[in-house]
Parts: sequence; C-alpha cells; structure tokens
Amino acid sequence: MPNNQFKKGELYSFITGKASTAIARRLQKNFKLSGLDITIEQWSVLYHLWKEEGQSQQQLCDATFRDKPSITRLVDNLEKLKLVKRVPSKEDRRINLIYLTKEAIQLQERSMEVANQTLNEALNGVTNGQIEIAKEVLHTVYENLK
Amino acid sequence: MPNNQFKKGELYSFITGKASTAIARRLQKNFKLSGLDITIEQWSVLYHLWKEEGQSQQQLCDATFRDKPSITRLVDNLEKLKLVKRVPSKEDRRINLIYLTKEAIQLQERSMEVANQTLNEALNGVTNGQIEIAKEVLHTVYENLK
DNA sequence: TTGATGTAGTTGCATAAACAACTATATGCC
DNA sequence: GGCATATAGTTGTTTATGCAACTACATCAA
Repeated sequence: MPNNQFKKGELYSFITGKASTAIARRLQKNFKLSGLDITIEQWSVLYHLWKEEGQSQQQLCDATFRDKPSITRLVDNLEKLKLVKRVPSKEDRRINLIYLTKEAIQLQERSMEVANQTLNEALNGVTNGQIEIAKEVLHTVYENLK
Repeated sequence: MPNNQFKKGELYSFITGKASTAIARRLQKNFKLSGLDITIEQWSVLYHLWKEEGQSQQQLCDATFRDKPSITRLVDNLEKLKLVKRVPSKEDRRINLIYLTKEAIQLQERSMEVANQTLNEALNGVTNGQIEIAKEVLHTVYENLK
C-alpha cells in the first residue's frame, strides 16, 4: 500500500486525534460528575493494576504506552493520593512493584462504569461493524508506529 | 444504538488513544529528523493559518479544538519563534488577528510533506475502504462529544 | 447613556508529556 | 572477581493541557 495520498483536509484530524481528545475530556468530565477525583492518566495506570497488581513501573510503561519519567510521576501522584504503594522487589533491587490500596480497589467498579458509559456516549450512532473496522485500523496504526 | 457494551480489553485502547499518541510521536520525530524545529501542536496552529491567515485566536481555538489559554500560549511561543505576529483588529479591539511570517510560510511545504509521509507510515497495510470507515467513526465520535 | 450581559484574550495553578542526563543495580563475559 | 554493558527508576527542563479567575472591549436594551 505504497501510495495512501491524503487530501489536506483529511490529514489534519487524523493526525491531531481530535476524537481521542474529545473522549478524554468527556471521560474526565464524567469522572468529576460522578465524584471521582482522579485524572484519566491516573485512571489508565489503575486500569492495568486492577487487571494485575504488583507490576513493575517498566511493565506499566509498556502497558500504558508511556515513558519511564511519566510513570515515575504518575506513581508519585497516585502515592500522594494514597491509591498505590511502591514495594521494592526482593529479587531485583532496581525494581518497584506497584500495589493498590483499599481505596483504589474501591474505585474500580464505579470508574469502569463511567468509562463504559462514556464510550457509549462517544459511539452513539456507530454500528458494531464500523467499530470493529475502526479498532482494526487503530490497532494497525499502533503496530506500524510503536 | 443504546447498548454498545464493551469488553474490558477493548475499552482501554479506544479511550486512551494509543494510535493518535503513536502518530503524534512519530510526526514529532520525523519533524526533528527533517530539521524542522517545531512541536506538533505549533504545527497544528500553523496548519490552519496556512489555509487562511489573519484568523483570530478564537477561530484558532475552534479550528484546533483547543481552549483559549492553550492558544494564547501556543501563539506566545510561535511569536517567540518569529513564526507568527499578533495584529490587533481595527474593527474589534478585543481581537488579535494572527499572521504568518516569511519563515512560517517557508515551513509549509516541507512540513506538509513530512506529515503526509508520516501518515503513510501509519496507515501502511490499511485499505482505503477501511480508512474511510475509520474516519467516519472518528468523526462521529467527535461530533457526539465536542 | 448607562448598566447588564456576552465575548476575546490573558494569567495562575496543577497535572502531564517528551527528552536528556543521571544513579543504582543486575548481567554477562574475560 | 572485575569490568563493560544493559536495565529500572529518578530528576531537570521545556512545552502543553484543563480549569478558574480575571481584564478589556462590545452589544443590547431600558
């Protein structure tokens, strides 16, 4: 597929990711309306810890597609909020394993509901078939560039 | 379409916009490799000014889907880089009209080439039909939430 | 004409990202 | 064992975002 030439008008919104910005803003707003006092970036870290606790910061980097300084500071802030704890690994003293506090565990259900609801708002009027194709395209883009 | 329920594994990447993050990073990297010393956010403002100079900051807010403080500061930085100039409107003294400098005009061709090339890297292996559907979905999402 | 309301832009503050440089620890090879 | 190299995490700096509060100017209506 060597020649995907884009007309200018089409190029811009693909590159700037207006849709994902819009989703992020709406999710943040919906968190706030639901009384959830976390940022979407913090939520994205918690999301992976809910799936599996005790991951290293490097594993969180890979999972969230962020660099190491970003995860250092997100974990800093999550620690200040008393949502996670750094626990030094006994096998490898370079590694911090990140564990959830009770408060963080309690956030899971409500925040996942808000996230699901936000996605339904976003995809209102889009068919499941279209969603499948969009997901494939976004996945391919990610694989092409990551 | 009231019931687009998502399986958890699918929810995350849609919300976090990993694909658009990947595109943004690659574009920034490609700018740098081509010796273009601007951020993608600055580029996104210039993009709209290349289409039409002399827009107000508010028009740039609408065009780039950013809030007013973001545009204020992007224009600040573009002015420091001597790529744009604020010109007070004569009809409405609240308004700044933003004009390009010669240097900015010269950036257009090269940067648009880099952007097009980046998008081709991103969409390698994706058919035009899939791209059309993905664009529709992203556009609907944007319209649903903006 | 003046007073209320709306709009354009700026500033302050907290959070986050990208990149480079750094420390500490682990690993692999001689 | 000891040195080179790789890996995990931190810190500093610049740029950008989101929100709230603010100033200046415009508009509309009594």
